[in-house]
Amino acid sequence: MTAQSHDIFAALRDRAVAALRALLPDLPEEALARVQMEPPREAAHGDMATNAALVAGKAARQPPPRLAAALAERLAALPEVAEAAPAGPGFVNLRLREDVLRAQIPVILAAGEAYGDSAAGGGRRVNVEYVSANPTGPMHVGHCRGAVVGDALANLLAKAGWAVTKEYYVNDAGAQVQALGYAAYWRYLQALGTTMTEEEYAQLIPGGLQYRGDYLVPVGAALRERFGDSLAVPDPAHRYGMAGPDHWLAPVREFAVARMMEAIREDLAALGVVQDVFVSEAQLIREGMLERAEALLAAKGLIYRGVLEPPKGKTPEDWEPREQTLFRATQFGDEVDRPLRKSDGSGTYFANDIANHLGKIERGFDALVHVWGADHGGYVRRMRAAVAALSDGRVSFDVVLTQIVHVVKGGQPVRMSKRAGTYVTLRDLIEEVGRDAVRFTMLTRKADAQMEFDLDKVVEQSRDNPVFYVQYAHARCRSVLRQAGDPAPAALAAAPLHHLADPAELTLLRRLCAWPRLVEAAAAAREPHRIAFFLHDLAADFHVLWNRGRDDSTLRFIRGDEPEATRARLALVAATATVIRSGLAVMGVTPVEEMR
RNA sequence: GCGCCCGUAGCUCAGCUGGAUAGAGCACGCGCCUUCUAAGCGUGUGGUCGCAGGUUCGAAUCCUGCCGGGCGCGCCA
Repeated sequence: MTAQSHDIFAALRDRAVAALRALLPDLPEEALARVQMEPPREAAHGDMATNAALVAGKAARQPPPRLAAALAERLAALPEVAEAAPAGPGFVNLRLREDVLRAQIPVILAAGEAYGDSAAGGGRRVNVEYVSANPTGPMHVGHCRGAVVGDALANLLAKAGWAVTKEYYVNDAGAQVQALGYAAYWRYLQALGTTMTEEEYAQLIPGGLQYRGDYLVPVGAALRERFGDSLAVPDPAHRYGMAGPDHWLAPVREFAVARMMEAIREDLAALGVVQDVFVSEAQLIREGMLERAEALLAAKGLIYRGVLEPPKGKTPEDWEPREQTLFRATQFGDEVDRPLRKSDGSGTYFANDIANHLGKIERGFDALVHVWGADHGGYVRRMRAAVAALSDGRVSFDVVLTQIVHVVKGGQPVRMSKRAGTYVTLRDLIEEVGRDAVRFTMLTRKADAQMEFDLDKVVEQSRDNPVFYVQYAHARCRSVLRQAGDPAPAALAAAPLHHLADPAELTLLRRLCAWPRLVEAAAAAREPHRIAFFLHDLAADFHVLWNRGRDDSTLRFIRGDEPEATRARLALVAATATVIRSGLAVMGVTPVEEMR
């Protein structure tokens, strides 16, 4: 059985398309491609509805209602279908034979967490780049959302049949990293026992002292251990003073970057994020990738020397027209052409990132996906233009933008001040509420919506807390199965499933059947948050069923007097637990066996 | 000034790339919870989908113009 056939919606869609072809042999393919089979909003409409007659009616110039009636007649004859009826402006509503739904339970149990895996990606290669925080300090909550969204999105694409590479682009070449070098050097001087004050030191260096957080103190100590006092000069006034930067800046910078990346990797690992590839901006430059990218664009006639117009309405005070090396981004949908070289001849950030993307393209990816903070939204078009230019439009380029997260505790916003070094680190957050709560909660909003992260709420054990609600459903499933002696999935798959006939049981079952379809839709839209909402709905269906057993003991999962019905229900419970685990795996959240 | 994102119930948000009578949680109203699986359950009220046009069988969804909020706007990354 192929992964595709796990999706009964896709299967019935194919049936509808076939029926449509039989009715209207001349129908163009693009009309057929628009045929959908989806769960209806109203349960009363049945199990599935298709718009086939609506989209075909237009192409064939026939009234959709009449076409719907003819289509319904054909679909009603299918073995899977109990009832098919035209409805509304031209829908066909289908009610499936309940056995078709029940037959998914053995499929789910056999597939395990792989249920919902799809072939939609066709094994194409996608590069998902996320986090990519500057290696200038520890991860804080601002990075966290991108990390979780990117990781879940990568998992989702993998589940949808893509060959995924998880990537981190290390910005280790720019001015920020230079500033890190100066800041680390300050901690080094301190480790040597200098009596210079921080302000005195700040006066000595270009741009002032930027990274004052004490996370660099251990780096200073490590530098001393590694280099002794060889990178400083004896100074009668302060015991040790600053040597000429040529002497020490490069090694200190590299040392500090390495330490920061080590810390970042540890923080990411604590969040359950492990990336496959770390691309160094500095190394790309050393390898001449920038020149190669530039030459490639030049060969296509996409680079020229020119002067840009000042931005309308907001001319910078120090604006003066300058001739620059420009990339013809406007040929690929951007508003203006973009500069590639700074006046000192080095590449702009954009140019370096073009080199980064050329690297990806050369590594053979079919699709490039990024997760960026919303403040980088203005950068999307030019990068898409560059990728289109470099790959001649062969490689797709998508960006998921994430909005800011406001951390709240006790109803009060938790302030972050990077300059003072007193921000909430990712590590703090994980220690406070746990990795699973962090990951789940970060996916309970659309990525581009602002989000409030309430430290009290995410650990609350109540229905209001989706993390708890979903975990509780899984724990309840496991509790039932343990009580029943943990029967093997294969044994449950053979259960007499016709005992599953209660409306609440069938509602839950329908939800389970919708999982493969949801995976494909969420992956296509690059929206991992849909998994969280699906699991919440699934958990609700399960809790409803559980609660009904309280009012009506004949609906309890385990009934001593009805061993056959019990086996059927255990199969349903096991399938539910399986789908929850399948979804949590995409989110990177560990399912719990019991609530404590 | 220009570009991008957003505007859905009192609040926080979904809405499956154009489908049928727009959903969920909280809050609020009512009922239930001494014994079963209650870190509660059920049920109800609540909407001019920012405004105004347009596209079509059909619009919260697409287009145009306003209003309001966020982000960005030549050598920061």
